[in-house]
Amino acid sequence: MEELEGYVENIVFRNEENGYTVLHLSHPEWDDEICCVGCFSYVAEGQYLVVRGERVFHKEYGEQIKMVSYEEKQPEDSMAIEKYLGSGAIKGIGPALAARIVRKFKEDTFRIFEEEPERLAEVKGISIKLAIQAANQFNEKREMRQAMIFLQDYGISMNLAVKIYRQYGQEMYEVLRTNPYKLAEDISGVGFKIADEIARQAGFYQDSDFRIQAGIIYCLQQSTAQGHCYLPQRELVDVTAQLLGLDPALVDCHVDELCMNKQIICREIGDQRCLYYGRLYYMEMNCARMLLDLNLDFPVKEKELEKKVKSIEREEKIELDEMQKTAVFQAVQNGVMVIMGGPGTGKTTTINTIVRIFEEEGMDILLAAPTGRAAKRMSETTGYEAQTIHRLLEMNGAADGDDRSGMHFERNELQPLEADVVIIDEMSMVDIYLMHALLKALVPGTRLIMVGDANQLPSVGPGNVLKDIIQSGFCDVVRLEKVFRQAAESDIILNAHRINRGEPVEFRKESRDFFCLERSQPQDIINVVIQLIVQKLPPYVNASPYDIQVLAPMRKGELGVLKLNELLQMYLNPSMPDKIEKEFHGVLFREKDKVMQIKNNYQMKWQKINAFGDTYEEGEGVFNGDSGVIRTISTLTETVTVEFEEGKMAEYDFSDMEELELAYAITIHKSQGSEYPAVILPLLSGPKMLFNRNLLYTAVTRAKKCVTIVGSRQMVDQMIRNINEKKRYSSLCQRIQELEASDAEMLS
DNA sequence: TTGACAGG
Repeated sequence: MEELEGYVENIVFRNEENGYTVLHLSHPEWDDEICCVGCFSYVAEGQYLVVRGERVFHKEYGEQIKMVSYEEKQPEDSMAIEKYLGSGAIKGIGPALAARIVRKFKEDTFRIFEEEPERLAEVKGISIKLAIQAANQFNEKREMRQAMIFLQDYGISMNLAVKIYRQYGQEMYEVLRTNPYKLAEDISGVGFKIADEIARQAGFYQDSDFRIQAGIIYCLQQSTAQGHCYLPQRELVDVTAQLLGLDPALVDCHVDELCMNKQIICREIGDQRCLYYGRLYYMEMNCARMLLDLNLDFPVKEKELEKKVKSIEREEKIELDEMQKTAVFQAVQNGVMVIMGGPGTGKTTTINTIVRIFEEEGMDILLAAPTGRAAKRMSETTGYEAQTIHRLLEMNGAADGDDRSGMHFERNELQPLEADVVIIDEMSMVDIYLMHALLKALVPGTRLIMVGDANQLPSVGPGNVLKDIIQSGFCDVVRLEKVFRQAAESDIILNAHRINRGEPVEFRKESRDFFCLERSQPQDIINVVIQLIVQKLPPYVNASPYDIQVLAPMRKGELGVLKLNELLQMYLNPSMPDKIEKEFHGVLFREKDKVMQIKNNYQMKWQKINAFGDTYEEGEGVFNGDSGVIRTISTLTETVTVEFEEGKMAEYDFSDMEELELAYAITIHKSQGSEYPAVILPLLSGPKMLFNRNLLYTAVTRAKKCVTIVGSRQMVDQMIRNINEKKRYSSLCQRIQELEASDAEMLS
C-alpha cells in the first residue's frame, strides 16, 4: 500500500452516479502526474488529496494507483495554499487573485477566510461581494469536513460520510437527532444495521416506531438476498421481530401503516397477504405487462418454412427431431417463446437452426447470456457474436460490492435495442432485475427467445423468472427431452433425470459411470478424492488429472474449495526447486498450477503461439470461469503467464492476480456452464439452504463420462428431497396470469 | 452458504 499527496490536476473520467473516477494527481516535486483510479465520492480539480492505494500496471493506461481510501487535506504552506486557492476550488478566484491574496495574508490566509472574510476585500481586485461569496464557499467546505469528522465518530466510513453529507448538508444533524433510520431509506450503502447503531448511540428506544418500521423494510429488502420478491406477512413479521428482539404482535401492527404510506406494497395471493418491497412489486408487474405485449403472432407459410429447415439440415449435415423442429417453428411464429432442455438435448443445434433461418430473412439477431462464460460459449457454438446481457444493454456504473445504486442501463424504453430477434441462453440465471432491464429495452415486434434449463441453480438475484414464465403458460414452451449425446444410456443422464423427479439415485454395482464411495470422516473423504484424481480416474476416463474436476458445495470448511485446493496442489503440483512460486492474498501460486479466472476481463490480451515461438493468433478477453494452467511466473517482470483453452496465453501483472484462483477444486456454482470428462463430488454435511436438489443436479450434469460421489449417501438422498427453490417467493407467474385474464376480458 | 455484471 502506498500513500501519496498531491493536487487533482485533471479529471480524466468520472461517473457521477457512483463516483468511479480516473484522475491525475500532481505535485511540484514530481516529474510526472500520477493516475489514480477508484470510487471518489467527491472530487474537483484543484483539490489537495491524500490517496492510499496499490500501485498497479494497466495494460492500456500504464502505471496507476488503485485507490483504497483517500481524504481531502487543507494545504499548509503558502505555496500550497496559493496553489489550492488558484486551482478553481473556489469560484471567482483564479491563479492571479490567489497569488495576491497569499502575498498579503501568507500562512494566515485560511484563518482570514474563516474569521474575517471582509478583509479579503483589502486585496486589489476583490470586491466585498466576492470576498463574502468566496468565504462562504470556503466555509462550506470546512463545514463538510467537520461533518465528516462528526460522522466518523459513529464509525461511519469516509465514503458513506460523504454520501450522507451530500444528501442532507447541514440538516444532517437534524436527521440524526430525529430519525437516524431515515439514513437507511435515503442513502444506498447505509443499511438498517448502521442506522440502528447510530440510533442506539443517540439514545433511541428499542421499540420506537421508527425502529420497527425501518426494521420491517430492512427485512423485506434482505429477503431479496435469499431470492424472494415478497414475503408472506407472517414470515416478514417473524423475521423482523427476531431481528429487533421484540414481540411479533408489536411488529405486526406497523405493517398496515407502512402499506398505507405506500412504503411497502401488500397484495393477496390466494388467502395469503404478501408484502413487497415496492420496487420489486413494480418490476414483476412491468415484466408481466411487457412480456404479454411482446408476444405478438407472426404468421408464416408453414410449407416454405419447412423447406428452409430442410435445406439448412442438408447444408449443415444435421437432422432435427420433431421437438427441435417444433421449437424452430414456434420461434418464427411467436413474439415470445421458451426452449427448455437439459444438457445434451440439442439446444445448441436448435439455436443454430433458428439463427440461420432468421439470418436468411435478413433479420437482425442479437445473442446474449447472463454470464460472460455462457456468452462466450454461445459465440463458439453458434459462430455469431454473443455478449453478456449487461453489455448488450450497455450497463453503466455498478459499484463494487452490494451497492447497486448507481447501476443503470443505457439501453431502455427510450433507446431500445434495434433487433428483430433476441436470443437469450442460460435463462435460469436471469433474475427479475435483469429481466426487467432486458424487457424495457425491447419493443413489440422484436422476438424474444429464451433458452435454458430450469433445473439448474436459480439466479443470484431475486425471482424465479424462467420457472414463472413457463408456469404462467402465456407463451409457447418447447421441452427438448431426447438425449442425443452418445452417453444416452449412461447412468449420469438416468440419474440426473431421477434427481429432477425427486427419486433416489441408483448406485448399481455394475455401473460404469456413476459411483458413490461412502466415507464418514472428512480426512477419509480427502484421501479418497486424492487417490481418485491422482491414480484411479485418469486411466479410467482417459484424461489427465487436470481434466478431472473436483466440485464442492462450499468454499470454506474442511471439505471446502480452499482447503481442497491446498491439498490437491500438494499432490498434483508439488513444490520443486525449479518451479517458481508467488504468494498472493495468502494463497500460494506455483508454476504448472491449475487456475481459474474469476472475473470478466475484456481487456486482457491473449495470443496463441506456435512451436517456433511465433504468434499466429491474438485477441482480447478472459472470462469468469475460464480455467487454465500457470506456465511461467516471472519475479523480474512481476508477471504470471497463464495458458487457457486452445493455447491462449495471457500475461497477468502481479496486481491482476486477484482475478485468479486455484482451480483443482471449484464450487458447484462456478462450474455451472462447464463440462468435464469426470467429476468428483465430496459431499458430507452443510447448511440445508445450500445442499439441495438443484445443486446436486448441477454438479452431476457437469460430467460427461464419470461421476464419483465421495462421502455420505444419506446426504445425497437428503439433497434430492430438499427442493428449496419452492421457498423462493415470487409472483411473476400470477402477475402474468392476472394481466392476461384482464386483457381477455377487455377484448370480449 | 453460494452467487454476476462494468466504466477511461
